[in-house]
Amino acid sequence: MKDISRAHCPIRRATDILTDQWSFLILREFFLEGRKRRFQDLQQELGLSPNTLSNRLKHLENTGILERRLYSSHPPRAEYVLTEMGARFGPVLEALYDWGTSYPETDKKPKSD
Amino acid sequence: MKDISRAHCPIRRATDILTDQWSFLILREFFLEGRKRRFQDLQQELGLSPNTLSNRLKHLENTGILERRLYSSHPPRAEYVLTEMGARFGPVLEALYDWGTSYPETDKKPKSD
DNA sequence: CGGTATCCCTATTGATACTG
DNA sequence: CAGTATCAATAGGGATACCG
Repeated sequence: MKDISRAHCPIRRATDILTDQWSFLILREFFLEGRKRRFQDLQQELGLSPNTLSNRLKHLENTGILERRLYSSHPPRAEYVLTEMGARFGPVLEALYDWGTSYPETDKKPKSD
Repeated sequence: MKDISRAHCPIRRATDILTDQWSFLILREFFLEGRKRRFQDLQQELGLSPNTLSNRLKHLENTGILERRLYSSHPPRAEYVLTEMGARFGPVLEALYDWGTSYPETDKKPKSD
C-alpha cells in the first residue's frame, strides 16, 4: 500500500462524507442503473423513507458528488447526476464489490454483535 | 462497472458492516502502521475514546475481519491482527485513498450541510 | 412527482472514571 | 495495559402525513 499519512488523510476525507448507512448504496445505483436517477427511482430501488433519502441527496449535493437538476416544477421533475467527482467513485465501488463478494455469507454474520 | 445486482448485493454486505465513523479508519491503521496493532496504539493513532474503540474492535472481530490475540493477562497484552478477509480489504482502502486524494479540500466542505 | 414536517427510536460517539 | 461502566449528547433513520 502506498504512503498514507494520517494528517489530512484522504481516507479520512472520504469517510467524513460517506460513512452513513446509505451514501455508498445511493451512489451504487448510479453505476448500476444509470447516470441519471430520479427521487422516486432511488426510493424504490433502495427502500428508504423520503426524508432520509432527501437528507442524503442534499448531503451528496453539498459535498460535490451529485448534482441536482430541476426541469419543471409543475409537475415537478428533478434528476440527480454524478459530478466529475462522483463519477470517479466507480473504482471504490468495484473494490468494495470484490471484497463483499468474497465475504462469507453464512459462517460470520454481520450486525449480530 | 461489472454486473451489480441489488439482491444479496456484495456492496450492501460490506456497508452493513463498515459504515460507522471508525471502521474504515481502524483498518487503515493496519495497512499504514503494520499488521499487528495494540489497543493503545490504535487509540492514540485515531484519537477516540476507549469504549468506542472497544465496540468497533469487537464488531470487526465478530464479523471476521480482525482477530484478537491475548498473550498475557497480567499485565495484559493483546494484539489485533487482520484475518484473511481483513487483509483483502487493502484494495478498497487504496481506491478510497485515490478518490479522497482527488477530492478538493477547499471549494467544497465535508460535513457542513 | 418530489419533496417537507413531525414524531420518535436507536446506534454511535464522546467524556470520564474505574478495574483486573 | 486493555479494557469496562456510566452518563449524556446527537446524528441517522423509520413511519407517516402532508404540501406545491
